[in-house]
Amino acid sequence: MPELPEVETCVRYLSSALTGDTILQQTSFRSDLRFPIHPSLQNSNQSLTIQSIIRQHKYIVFKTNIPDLDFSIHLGMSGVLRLVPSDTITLKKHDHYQINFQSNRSLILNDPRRFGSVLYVNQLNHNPAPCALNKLTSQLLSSICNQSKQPIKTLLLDQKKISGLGNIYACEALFLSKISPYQLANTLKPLQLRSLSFAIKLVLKKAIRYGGTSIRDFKSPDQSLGYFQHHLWVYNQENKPCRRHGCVGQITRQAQTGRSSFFCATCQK
DNA sequence: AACAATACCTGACAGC
DNA sequence: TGCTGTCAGGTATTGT
Repeated sequence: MPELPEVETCVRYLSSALTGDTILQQTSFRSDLRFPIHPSLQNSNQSLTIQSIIRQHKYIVFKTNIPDLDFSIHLGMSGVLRLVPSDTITLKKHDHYQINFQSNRSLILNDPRRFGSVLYVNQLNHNPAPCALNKLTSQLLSSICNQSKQPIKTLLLDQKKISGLGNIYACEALFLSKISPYQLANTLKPLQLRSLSFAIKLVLKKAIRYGGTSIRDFKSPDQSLGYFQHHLWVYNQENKPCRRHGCVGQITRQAQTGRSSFFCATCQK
């Protein structure tokens, strides 16, 4: 489910809803998510005041009045958060973690595939990769690409090189910049690099504006759906005509390093 | 050191 | 209806 725009959508909602609120209790219903939830984090009554909620790469980071206890949530592939009044909670299948707030609201993490995580911030590995939304410049992209013989699509998905893109937005950005997912990164020309750098930021900003992409199950913590799935050019558009003005091609889907690449072979060269 | 393959999990869906 | 196989938006780990 969640790539950068979906995480950003969650963070913006949670930040405005929960900044200044105080955590009364954190409870895990099962601790075997992607990584074990630290024993002192789960089932803790430590009172923590939320000072801010920010996005670090694809992690939702809760900054508190006790920085050593700052923690993060990663949504993995199928994680969904919901913020609900504490007195009306009905727990659902795959609810794994609950945070109760003084304001009588609870934040609940539901994650069927359990690829998500709840970790202290100091358990996170430092990732120096530039954020695709905020830190990626054409020059940076150029130097990252010059060092890699991977296909550009594969490189875009590598969070250690550039953080934030997943399969949807990598496909969309390559379409916008008319670049084939198979072109080797170190063969991109300066014009292509500028175009791609621009396209990445454009598609992410637009997706955030539409509240993310809800293809299967993405929801904001207020349960609302994103709308960007209606604006996708190639992702999930297999066999549809290419919508680029003047192009008569068709969107194809091909497996590339284990992931589906959607693109128009006619205009993405 | 860079890269590809694998593994972690459940659910939805297509085809039989 | 129920079985089987395939696929899913992420990423750490393992092997080459």
